[in-house]
Amino acid sequence: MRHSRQEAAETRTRIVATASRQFRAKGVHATGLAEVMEQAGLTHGGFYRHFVSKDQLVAEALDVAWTEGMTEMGTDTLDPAAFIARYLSPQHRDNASRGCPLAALGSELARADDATRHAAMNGFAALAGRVAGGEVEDRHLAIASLLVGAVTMARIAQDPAASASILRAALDAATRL
Amino acid sequence: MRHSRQEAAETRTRIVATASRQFRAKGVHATGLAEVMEQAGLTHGGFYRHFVSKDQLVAEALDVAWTEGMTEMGTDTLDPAAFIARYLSPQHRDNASRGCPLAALGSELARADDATRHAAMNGFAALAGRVAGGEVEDRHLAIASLLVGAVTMARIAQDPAASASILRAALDAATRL
DNA sequence: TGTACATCAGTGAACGCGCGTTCACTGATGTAC
DNA sequence: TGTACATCAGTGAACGCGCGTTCACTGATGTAC
Repeated sequence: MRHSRQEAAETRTRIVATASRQFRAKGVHATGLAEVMEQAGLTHGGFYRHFVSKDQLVAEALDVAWTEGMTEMGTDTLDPAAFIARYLSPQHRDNASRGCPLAALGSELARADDATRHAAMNGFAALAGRVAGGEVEDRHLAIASLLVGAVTMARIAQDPAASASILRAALDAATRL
Repeated sequence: MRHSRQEAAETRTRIVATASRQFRAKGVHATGLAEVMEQAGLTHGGFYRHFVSKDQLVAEALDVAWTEGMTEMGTDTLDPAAFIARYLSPQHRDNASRGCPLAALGSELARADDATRHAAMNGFAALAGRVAGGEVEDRHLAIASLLVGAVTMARIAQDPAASASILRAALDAATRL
């Protein structure tokens, strides 16, 4: 049956938010639409009332991941040094589904369509901006790359000590840059 | 029909090498076994004469990617500074299928099984070793993370100038670290 | 304000397709005598 | 060295399954008069 426009808008927002978290937790390719819709409390047939394709959902989920990730981590009020420490924290490493989508999805994003890659680069620019605190210079691009690479590698490491070393080394290096 | 042991060993090597390149080009999840076997000149039914599962192939393909990537890029004879420049070159960025598997598959590896993640961390240790030239210190872990992150981001960027900026910024920063 | 009707959010079943994996079969290779 | 037989690398068809996408249908919402 038909639902009100407000309900429909809320449903759409809920689908994107759910997808955003699942994509970051399991990867884009490994997350099915039926799974996303079920988690959002819907049957999968209704998906195409809101989106033209999965690709569109991916791009929107990426956009939302940025604003959500920033506020969920409470990082929108931190100065650059504190932000970097938060980004390189074990909490961020251990909660990919709520964290930075570049660290969670990086290599998959390189093969995504134009809209998604565009959203990813907007996120990267925002990350560099948070690291800079003001105008973005080359070294802020390097620090942002370091953050993404370090959290990615820290998540691959199975040995907790090795994982912690990577985060610690990255924090030291980022401070010096 | 049965083939000789030597032929079988060569076939196995060929499958792993083919898979290694396809995984880096398209991602692990997005690459099917039938596709790998076809590229290796075989029908897909024979796969399980050589491997117990796709997961096993992934782990072996990662191992091979390291030795192959190192020799293909001609990087096994370079000093650390030259190696870093090569890693951060447009050539490496534009040839993921022959390059570093950590940059090509990073975020997917964080969700892989134990054997694959172990192989990935061996690769990361090797990368840090190449960057260090000698004993690996914390700052070499940071440089290795920076390299992986920068090439990953440079591959996401659609604007050639933005992509080049990331590589250049990373090279500057790596030199200073 | 009340009524008749068009819209469309969400359901549930179905589509073709490719996935990883299994299996009966083939015949050259390797081995036992 | 020659023969009989077991092994097994590779083929080709099939398995159940989940994927993204489509569609007929439902009935409350929104709109036109």
